[in-house]
Amino acid sequence: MTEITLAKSYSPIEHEKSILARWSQAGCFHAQPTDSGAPYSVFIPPPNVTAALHLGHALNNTLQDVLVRVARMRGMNAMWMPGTDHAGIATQTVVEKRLLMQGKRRTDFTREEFVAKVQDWKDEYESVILAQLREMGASCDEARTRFTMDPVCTAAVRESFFRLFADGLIERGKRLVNWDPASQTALSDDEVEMEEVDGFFWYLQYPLEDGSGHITVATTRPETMLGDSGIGINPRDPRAAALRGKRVRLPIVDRVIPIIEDDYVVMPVSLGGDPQDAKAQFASGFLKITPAHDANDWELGRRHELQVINIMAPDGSISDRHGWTDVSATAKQFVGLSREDARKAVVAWFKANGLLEAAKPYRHSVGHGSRSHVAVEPYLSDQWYVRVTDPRLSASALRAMDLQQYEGSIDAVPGAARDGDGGLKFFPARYAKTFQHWHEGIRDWCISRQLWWGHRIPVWSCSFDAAKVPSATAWTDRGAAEIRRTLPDGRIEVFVCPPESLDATLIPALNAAGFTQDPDVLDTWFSSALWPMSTLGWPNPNRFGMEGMLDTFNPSAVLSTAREIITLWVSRMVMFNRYFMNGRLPFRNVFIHCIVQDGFGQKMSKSLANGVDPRDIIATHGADAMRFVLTQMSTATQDVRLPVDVLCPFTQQAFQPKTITTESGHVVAAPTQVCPTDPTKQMVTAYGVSAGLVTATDSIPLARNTSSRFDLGRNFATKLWNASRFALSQLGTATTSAEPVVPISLPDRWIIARFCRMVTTIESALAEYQFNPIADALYDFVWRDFCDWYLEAIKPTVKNDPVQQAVLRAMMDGILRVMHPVMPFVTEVLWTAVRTVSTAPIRGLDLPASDLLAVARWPAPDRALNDSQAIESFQRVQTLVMAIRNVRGERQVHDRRRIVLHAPKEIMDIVAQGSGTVETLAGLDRAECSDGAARPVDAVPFPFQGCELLLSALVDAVDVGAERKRLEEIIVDRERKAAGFEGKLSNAGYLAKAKPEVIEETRRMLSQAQADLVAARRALEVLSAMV
RNA sequence: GGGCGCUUAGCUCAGCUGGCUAGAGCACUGCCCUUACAUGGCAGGUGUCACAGGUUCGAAUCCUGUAGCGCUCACCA
Repeated sequence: MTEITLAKSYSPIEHEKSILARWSQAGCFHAQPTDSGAPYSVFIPPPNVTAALHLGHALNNTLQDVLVRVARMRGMNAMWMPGTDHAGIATQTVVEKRLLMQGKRRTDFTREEFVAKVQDWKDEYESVILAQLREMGASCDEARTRFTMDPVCTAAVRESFFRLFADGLIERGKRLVNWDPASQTALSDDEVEMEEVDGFFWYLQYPLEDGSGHITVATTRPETMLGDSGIGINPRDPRAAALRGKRVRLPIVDRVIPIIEDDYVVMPVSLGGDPQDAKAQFASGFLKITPAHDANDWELGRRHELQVINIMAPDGSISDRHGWTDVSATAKQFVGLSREDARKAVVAWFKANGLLEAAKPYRHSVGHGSRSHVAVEPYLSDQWYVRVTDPRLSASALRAMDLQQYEGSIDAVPGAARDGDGGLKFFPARYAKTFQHWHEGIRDWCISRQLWWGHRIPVWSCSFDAAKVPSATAWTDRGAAEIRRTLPDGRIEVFVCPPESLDATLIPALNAAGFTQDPDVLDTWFSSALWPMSTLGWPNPNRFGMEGMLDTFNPSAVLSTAREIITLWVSRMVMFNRYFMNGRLPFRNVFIHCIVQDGFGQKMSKSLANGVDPRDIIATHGADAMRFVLTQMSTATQDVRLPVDVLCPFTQQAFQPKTITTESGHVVAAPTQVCPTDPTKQMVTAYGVSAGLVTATDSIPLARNTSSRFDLGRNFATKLWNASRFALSQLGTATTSAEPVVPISLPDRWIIARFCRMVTTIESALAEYQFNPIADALYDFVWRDFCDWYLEAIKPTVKNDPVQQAVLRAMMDGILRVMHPVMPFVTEVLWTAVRTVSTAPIRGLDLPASDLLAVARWPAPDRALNDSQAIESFQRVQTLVMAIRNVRGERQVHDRRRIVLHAPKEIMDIVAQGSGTVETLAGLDRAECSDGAARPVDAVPFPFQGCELLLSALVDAVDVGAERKRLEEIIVDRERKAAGFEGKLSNAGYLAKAKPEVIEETRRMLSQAQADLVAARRALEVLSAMV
C-alpha cells in the first residue's frame, strides 16, 4: 500500500495548476454528441470582451459549474459551452476612449484599421477571460470555445437575418430612435438609462395667428420648439371650443401651425386635471408638438398628420440640413448651436421678447446612453427593425411559459400549439412575471447600430427612378430576398438581402448594379440571441464539423443569468430559437442568480470598474474557498454585499481602502492608496487601473483586492484537508476485501444515515436551483457531523475495527464526491490520496472507483442506510455529551481531566448505546450506575431530561457558592420554560385546535422542564446540607 | 408612477407550505498548543425578527397599511 503523506495544511497555489493540467489532459470536460448519457448542456452567458471578469461573473460561473459537475458525475453527457461576446458599442467605446488618450479618433483610421484595433483588444481580453474561467475551475468544454463573431456564429447571423428578412419580420423604418449624439449611433431601449436631472419647466407664449391673443405651452426642452408643427389641447378643455380651427404663429420660426385636439393632452389641475399627476401640476393645457424630437409627439403627429421637422444634426447641434427647410431670418442665429446652447439661446430670446411667462425648477429623469452617459436624443432616422411585436415572435415567447407560471389564460395568446409550448420555467418563479410583462408590452426592436465593430448588416440597397426600377422578382429569382419602399421624392428604394451561400455571385452582381451594402452593424443582442444555436453550428452543423451537436445539445438544460438579462437576452433567445427551430426552446429552465454588490451596496460592474478580479481572491484564498463562499452566498432573495479590502503589496496586509465619490455618485476605492504601516509607500487600486485613471509602476505597484468573507471557505478547505489526513493515518493498517460489510456500531450507522440525508438535501436543493442550502448541508455535515462528532467518537476504536475503517473510508470517499462540484481542486487532490487506501465496501453504498474525481460517480446510497433510529439514538448521545460538556465548561475543567458520571439506569442505557461515544466525547473516565443514594463527596449534580445526574472528580474541591449559583440559574431557567409550556397547555383553544403531535411535544417539554426543576431543587438541598 | 424584492445578533446572512427554547459564519468572552486541524477544539453572552394594525389557540413566518433601502419597467408636459 502506498503511503501518501500530506502537508499540514492545504495550499491552493501548490495544487491548482497541476489539477487543471490533469483535467485538461484527460479531456474530461469535452463532450461529444455520441457520448453516453442523457444530454445536459449549459451555455455560458458569454461575457463581453470589454474587461476582465469580476466576482459577479465568478458567482454565476461557479453555480453553473456546480450544476454541470453534478450532472457529469451523475453520468449525464454534460457539455458546458464557453465563449465571449463582442459587445459592439461597449467594446468600440472602450477602444475609442483608449485612442482618445493618445489623441486619436476612430475617424483617423479606415474602417478596417479600426476594426483591427478592436480585434486586438478583443483578443487580449478574451484570453484573460478564458484564463479566469479556467483558474476558477469552470469545467467548460474548452475545445468548443466560441466568440460571437466566429465564422460559425456569423453564418448563423446571416441565415437568421435572411430568413427574418424574407419572412417579413425585418423592416426598414423611419422612426424616432434613441440617438446617442456622442457615439452617433442609435441605441436600443435597453441601452438607455434614466438619470435624474435638474431642469426647468419653461412657459412659452405662442401668439395666435389671428392676433386674438396667445396660448402658453409648458416644456422642459424649449430648443425643440424650432421643430414644432402643432399645438395640442384636450377636447374636454373648456378653452378648446373657442380655439377650434385656429392656428398659432410659432415665434422665431414664423411657422404657422394648427391647434389640434387630442385626449392625450393633460389638462392642468386648475381645469380638472388629476392632481396626482405631476404633468397636470405643471401643465398649461397646451402641448407643443414636435414630432421629430419626441416619441409621444411622433404618435400625435401621425394621428393628426402634422409635419415632421427635424432640426438637428446627428451630433445634436441645431441644423438646417436634416429636414428643416423653413428657416426664418430670426431662426438663422440658432443654426449650428449645440442643443445645450440652443436651449439657453431660445429661452433668452423668449425672455427678451417678453414671451417667457415663467420658469419653474423641475427635477426629472432623462435617458442617457448607458455607455456614453450623455443625454439620449429622440431622433428621426432610418433604421432596421425586427418586428418582435409579431405574434410569431412575442406571442411565441409567451406560449413557451410554464402554465403554472403564466398569469392569466394562455388561450388568449395568439398562435397555434407547437413543440416547446409551456416548457420554459423560471427559478425563482417570480421572475416569470418579468418575462411575461416584457413580452406583453414589447416594442419593435431597433437592430441597426451606426458602428464599425460587429456583424455588418447583410443588405444592399439602391434607389431608382420609378421608371427604371428593377422588376419585383429580379433578385428573388436569383435566390435573394427583397423589400422596397417609395421615398418622399417618388423614387423607389430597393433593399436586397442575399443568403450567405450566394455571396460569391450575388454580391458582385449587386455592386455592378449600383447597390451598396448598408454601412451599419447589427445590435450585439442579435447575435447573442442565436447563441444556443449558432455555437452548435445552426443552420448546418456538418459544415463546421459539428455533426449531431445541434440535435443533442439544443435545448440546453438551464440558463443561469442575472435579472436584467431576462428582457435583454432570455427573451430574444426564446423568440429566435423557437422561430428558427420549429418551436424548440433554447433552454428549459432559467435560473436567476443574485447580484454581487461591493461594500457600498453597488452592483459590481465592468463599466463602474468596482469589480473584484476572481484571480485576486484565488491568490489570497484559493479557488475552492472562493467557490464555496459564493455558493453559500447564493440565496433566492437577497443580493450579496461584499466589503472589499485592499492587499498592500509591500506588507501583504489587508486594509480598508480610502474611497472617493465618482461624478455619477458612486463610491469607489481611490485610485491611489497609501500603505497603512509605511506612509512613504504607495500603490494603485484595481479601480484606478480599470477606470484608466492610473497605471501601475515598479515603485507604485498594483494592489490586489481581497475580502475576509472568503476566510470561511479557506478554513473549510483546510478542515477537509486535515480530516482526510487524519482518516488516512487511521487507515494505514486497513485491509481490503470484496465482501460488503454492514456497520453495527451507533456512530457508524449514524454517520452513514447523516450522509444519506445530506445527499438528499443537496439533490432537492439542486432541483430548485437553491445553492445556499447546498453549501450549508456540506458544511454542517463535514465539519459538524463528520469532524466534530464522528471522527472524535471513533478515535479510540477505529484502528482495530475493520468495519469502522470501511465506514471511515467510505465516508471520506463519499464526502470528496459530494464536495467536488463546489470545491473541485482540494477534493481532486485528496481523491488521489484516499484512493490509495482500500477497505471492504459498505453494503448499499456503491462508490465505484475512478481515476479522476471529476468523472467519478455521484453517490446514490440505498434508502435503507438512512437509519432514523440511529439518528435518534445518536441525538440522545449528543444531548448527554453536550450537557456534561456544559458542566465541564462552566466549571472550567481542564480538557484532559477525566471525570466520572453517575447516572440512573435509563441514562446509562444511552451511554451504552453510544458504544463508548459518551465516554470519549465527554471526557469520562467511566460512567457508573447510581440511584442517587450513594453520592460521592465531590459530586456536582445537574439535571438532565428529568433525571438528576452527578459528575465527580471534576475538581479537587467543590466551590459550594459557585455551585449554588449555577443551580439557581438552572432553576430560574426551567421555571420560565415550564411557565411557558403550562400557559400553552392551559389554553383551551390550543388543546382544541393544535395538531395532536404538537400538543404531545409540548407536554413532553413541560414534564422534562418540571423534572429538571425537581432535580435541581433537590441538588440545591443536598448542597445546602453539605455546608 | 407600475412591478418585484429586502429590513432577523455588532457585521454578513439563513429560517417564512404558521407550532419544540429563532439559527450559522465572522466578531466578542473564558478555558485548551489533547499526537487531523490554532485557517483548530470545548464552553459562553448577545435579537421588541423595521413599525402599526389584522387573521389565528398560536405569527419572524399569512393579510393590510406605514417607513427606509435596492432592483426593474415606464416617464423629457
